[in-house]
Amino acid sequence: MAEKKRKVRGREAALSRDQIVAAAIDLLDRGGEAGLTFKALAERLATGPGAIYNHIASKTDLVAAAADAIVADVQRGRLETADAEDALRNFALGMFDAIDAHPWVGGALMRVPGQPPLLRILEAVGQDIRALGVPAEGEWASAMAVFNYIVGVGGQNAANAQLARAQALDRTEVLTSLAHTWSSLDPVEYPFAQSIGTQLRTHDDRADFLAGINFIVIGIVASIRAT
Amino acid sequence: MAEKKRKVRGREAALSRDQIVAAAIDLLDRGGEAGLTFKALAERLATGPGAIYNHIASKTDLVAAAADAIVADVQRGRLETADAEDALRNFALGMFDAIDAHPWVGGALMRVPGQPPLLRILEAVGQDIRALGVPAEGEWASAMAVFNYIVGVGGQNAANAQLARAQALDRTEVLTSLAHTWSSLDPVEYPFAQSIGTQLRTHDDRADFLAGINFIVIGIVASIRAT
DNA sequence: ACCTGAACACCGTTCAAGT
DNA sequence: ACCTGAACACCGTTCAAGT
Repeated sequence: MAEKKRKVRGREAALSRDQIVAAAIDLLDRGGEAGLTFKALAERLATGPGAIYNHIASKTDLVAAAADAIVADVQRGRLETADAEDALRNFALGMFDAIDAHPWVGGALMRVPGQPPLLRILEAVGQDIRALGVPAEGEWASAMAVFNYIVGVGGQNAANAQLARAQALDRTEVLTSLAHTWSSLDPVEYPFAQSIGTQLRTHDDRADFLAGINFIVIGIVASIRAT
Repeated sequence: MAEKKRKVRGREAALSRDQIVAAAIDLLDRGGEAGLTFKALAERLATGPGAIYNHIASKTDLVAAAADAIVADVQRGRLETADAEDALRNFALGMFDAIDAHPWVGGALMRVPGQPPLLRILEAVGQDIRALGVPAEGEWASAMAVFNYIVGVGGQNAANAQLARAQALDRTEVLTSLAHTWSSLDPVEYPFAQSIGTQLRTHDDRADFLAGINFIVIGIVASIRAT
């Protein structure tokens, strides 16, 4: 009954913004940033490229909406807990896992400054920072530190995933190849990278991410005590 | 005498990779990521687009080389000091200032995982982490935390600069407009962002960046003591 | 009001032809 | 060995014509 009005045209239902965003997410998940083209999108939606512009303003707008849908999911899954540190860690790991599952989100966040998806992240982080007891004058700097770290790691992960895809290799192969290159570096010019090459192959991205969050949280908590 | 062999053709000197990279940096500085096209580059170098491919493999290769030149400059300017914390802060600020002066570098670093420019950053950070006295098993996580933070902030700054350029606005105008949007948010759904809107307009990016570095350094130093 | 799809103005890259 | 520049295979976006 509710959908009676819809099936008037050749297509199953009228084109909607949500439908376009969903198709865009699917294309991005399958083919990365290069996988989303208006040609592929129009084909998938059984329409012409021009029709899409009746619902979105530009490709940038579309990618922002796609990234926003992913981030909104993480936001909805936030932990209701008495421990602010746990809540912050939980949200940060939620973002990490979401970007791990949808690597293009990491790159997308880098191209939409101040827009809804980033606003959601800052909001979640900011609420936890407040719950942590950070005084008003330290809120901004504390929230930005965590925010920048989350987005920064996301961007790196996106870059790694894109590189692996472009070379048609998996993560292990890319890391093994990179570790070999690093280990072959001149130990005088690159003492750290040369010696750390083997750790590159065996490290756990998620654990490293959490370790960084913890460093920042420790720093923030210590700064509260110092005031 | 040394250049006798060169001026045999119509152009002043033969095309070289360094010359191409220098021209690319200039175009990127003037017009951002969109300013670097093979058409503009060929015009600037008084040649055809095809000639450039005799010296570089692709546009990705060229942007990586351009970013590497900027990062190499920061690396060369590293502080020789007894205080490892100062050295780390100094290098991090050097990267911040370089990306502030050449915003496209922030975006470029996000597209060249494991490549020379990022390797230089990790190496500089890693050396300072070692000098800080971090035990071997904590080196990787500590260095990655600082590295990810530096690159993450760089990416955000690049995005902000690109947005301002695209809208033909300056930083203050963009921030004022964004602050207004944030302040108009629903205080129930976005209590943090809504209340922090005014700080967005008056904040100091460089000071915030340094505050974040300090949080991480405090966390790392505390973790050394805990072992 | 929305869809259609050809056309437009680009883009990075290739390559046969030159020197 | 390197340069030249037309040609190629794309791309996002526009718009007159339809319904």
